[in-house]
Parts: sequence; structure tokens; C-alpha cells
Amino acid sequence: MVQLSDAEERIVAATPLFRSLSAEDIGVLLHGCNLVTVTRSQMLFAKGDPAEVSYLVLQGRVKLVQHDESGSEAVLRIFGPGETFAEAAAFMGGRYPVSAFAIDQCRLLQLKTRTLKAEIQRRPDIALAMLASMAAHLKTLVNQIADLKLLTADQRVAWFILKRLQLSEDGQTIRFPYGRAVLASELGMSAETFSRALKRLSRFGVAITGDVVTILNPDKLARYARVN
Amino acid sequence: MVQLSDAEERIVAATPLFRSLSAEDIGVLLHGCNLVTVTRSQMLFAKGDPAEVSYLVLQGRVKLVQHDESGSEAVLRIFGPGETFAEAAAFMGGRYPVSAFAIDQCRLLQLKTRTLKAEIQRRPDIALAMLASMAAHLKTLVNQIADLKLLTADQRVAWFILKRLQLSEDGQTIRFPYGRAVLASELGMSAETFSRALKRLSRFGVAITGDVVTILNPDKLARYARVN
DNA sequence: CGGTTATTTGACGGGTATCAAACACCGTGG
DNA sequence: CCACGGTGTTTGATACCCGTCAAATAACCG
Repeated sequence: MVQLSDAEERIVAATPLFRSLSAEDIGVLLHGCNLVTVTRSQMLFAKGDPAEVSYLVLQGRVKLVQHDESGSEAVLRIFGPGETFAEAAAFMGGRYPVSAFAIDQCRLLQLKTRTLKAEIQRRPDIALAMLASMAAHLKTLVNQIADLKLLTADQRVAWFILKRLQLSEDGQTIRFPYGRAVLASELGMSAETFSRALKRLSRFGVAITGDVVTILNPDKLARYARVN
Repeated sequence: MVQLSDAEERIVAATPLFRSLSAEDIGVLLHGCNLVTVTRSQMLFAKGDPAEVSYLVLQGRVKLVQHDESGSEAVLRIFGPGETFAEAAAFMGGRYPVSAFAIDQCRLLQLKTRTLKAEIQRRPDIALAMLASMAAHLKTLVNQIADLKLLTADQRVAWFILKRLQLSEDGQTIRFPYGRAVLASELGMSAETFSRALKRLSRFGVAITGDVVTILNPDKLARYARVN
């Protein structure tokens, strides 16, 4: 059994995969899990590696990326504390279809697929939780595709800000959770375009100071990025 | 119980969701299902509708689309015979995150979520099959995002042709399964760009006559669209 | 404080969307 | 059989979004 802080245990219990389970059920699933610590820009797995484990983020951020032969990369998604990833690949027993890198210093829980599968056989509701978790992933990806196809770069940035604003404390400011270059790639644009997009959004009441973004007029911004 | 032709029963049995199940298990799941027939361009459900059923395609093609306020649409994916869709949304019991339209005349099986859920409780392996099916969907979407972010329009068209070529009989020709406009939207480009892309690909040994595409030199084309 | 990395800014070119018109395809009805 | 309207595709002209390259600036860190 791994050693987790109280805060970390709360994170685990709150994750979609485990939310519906009792503390002891979680204990069973975590039995024999590895706790791994990785440093900034370190690789967790490469595309094509045999997928034997999935991950739960406790601290830091992980980016899932796809590379092309020329070396440029596309960030598919970024996972933070409380989120799980690579469940699907691990579960299918195939190989990872993407690569994973730590953006920050990270603490991660490695979930053994074997244990997970075994538990599903015994406890069908774990399967339901897993289905729910994967359904959420699906929805995220579907929205991302729609955004890429329907919105301009500026609108995607605006949309990103608005989404974060909903989780914000004061409803007026957000802060960028990680570097702009990574953010740009996640939104499907170059770092330069992202920088310019931010500047252009000042027309709609967006002010940037360091890593803090102040949205003077959320409605105006929402009207510009009319989506969903 | 619905009335299916032999061919259709074979389609059902071969679908990822049901592949691992016995004929009688399938019978249980299909019990009380509706068989629906829709005509070209008819809507199956709209984004925001309560998601009560998922679908299995028997005949024809269905497109899942997202609209923006200006009326332009993005095709997220197209499903043909033997494929299932909307499982995730139906399963979560929420609302459909996208809209669905028939491209052709279609015959579809409506799967009741209630039945599916009940069976999962009794038979965990159905849950595994469902997880596998959703994992496959996830992988498709992930690849689509990577393609949109990393490839040019021409490369996406080339890549599409190559993928279809692998399923081709003779390994030299394919035919477009549906209209070019829909195809273009699926690949994330306008119909005009798609048309021009096809023309430009003649430089790499792609010849078009009507709906038939002849690939004179698959290797050359693959070298151009170097991906995966 | 120096050296490295991240971000911004500018200039430029190319890829794509958009608009418009010409054209091909197709089932219908005269 | 051919005319014909509707739909879908192609082609051309144009504009602009956005990526790339290069340089300047800022932020970071030991």
C-alpha cells in the first residue's frame, strides 16, 4: 500500500473513477499501486509502449501529446490533480496511442489494470464508474474537435478563458495554470498566435498582467465567442 | 422483439458491443428494442435532447454534427453499418452533446439504456465490451484531434484515402462512401478545399474518376502524409 | 548578475475560407 | 427522349487567418 497524505486521499476519493466507492473498496484497488514522482518535462510513457497501467494525478500536470515526424507536437489534453488518464488504453491491453509528459513536478498514482479488471468482475458498479469516467473523456474530446473545426484562434482563447472563469473564485479573474506555449498547443495554435490573440481580446474586456487575466466584461466576451 | 434479416443479425453479432456475447445474451439485450427507419437528411436527435437511447447502424450512414450559431456545421464522425454511437451520452443519462442526422436512407436499432444498464449489473462482461467499444471511440477522436492539429488539409485527405485503402479489396482503388461535402466537413475543411486537395494529390499518384479513386503508388502517397 | 528559457513583436508567405459563377449530375415530368 | 429545376461539385478570384522565421524583450534560476 502506498503512502498518501490526507489531502491526497481526499483527491483519490473524489475522482470520478472512485467517487461512488467506499473507502475500503478504494483501498482494495489501490493495493499494490505504485506512487511515482516525476520532474518537469520527464516522460511517463511513449506512444507505442505497452499499456500496462493507467494514472491518477495527485500533484502537478501531465500533458498527453502526439508528435509528427518533423518533431512538432500537438497537446491533446492536460490532466491535473484528481484526474485520471490512459484508462482506456490500459484497459484495452494494447499500446498507448499517445505520449505523456510531466509539465511540472508531479506525484502520480499508477493503477494496475489487472487489479482494476479483477475488481470489475466482482463489483459491476466499478465498471459503471469507469464508463462514466470514459464518457466524460469522450465528451471533452468531442467538444475539442468541434472547437477546432468551428472557431477561430481568438474564439478558442476566449472560450478557454470563459471556461476557467466559471471555476474562478471571484468570477472576474483567472490565472494561467501553465506555460503559454503549452496552452497554445492545447488550443491548437502556435505560441505566437496565442500571444497575439490575447492582445486582440483586450477589445472585449480582457486584461493581462503577468499570469493573471482580468475579465472586465464576461458577457461581452461570451457574446464574441458564442458557442455551446 | 424486432424483425431482422439474417444479414442484419450478423451485423449485430459482429459489432464490438456484442461480439463477445452469446446469441441468447444478444437476444435479451435486443428485447424491446425499436427498429427505426429514417430517410436522407432526417434528424435522429438534436444536441440537448434527453439521451434515452443509443444506436446501432444496420444500413446507411449517420453523421454526428455540431453547429455554431451562424449555421455552419462540423461533422464529428460518421457511423456506418455495424457501428454503435451515442452510448456514452445515453449511458450517462444526460443529454446528447451533439446532433445526429441520417446521410442516407438508414435502418437503425435503438438500444434502450435501461436494458443495457440492467444487463451490466448481471453480466460484468457486457461492461467490458462496452468499455472496449468506448475505448475505441476515444482512440478515434484522439487521432482526429492530432490530425487536425498537425496535418495540412492535403495530408488529411491523403491520410483518409490511405486508411480506406487498407480496407480495400484490390489495394489499389477506393470509392467515396458519401458526398464530398460531408467528407470535407468530416476532415475539417471546406468542400472547395477538399476538391482542390484531391486535384493536388494527383502529383502523388491519385486519380479520380467519378466516385472511384485509384491510387497508383500507395507508398509515395504514404510518404507524403507521413503520420502515425 | 549572467545565461538560459519563455514570451512578445514584427515581417512575410502560404494555406484555407469565402464568395461567386460555371459546371456536372440526377430524378422528374412533359 | 429531352427539357428542366434542384442538388452537389468544381473552378477562379480574393482576402485573411495563421504559421514560420528572426529578433527583441522579458522572466526565470542558479
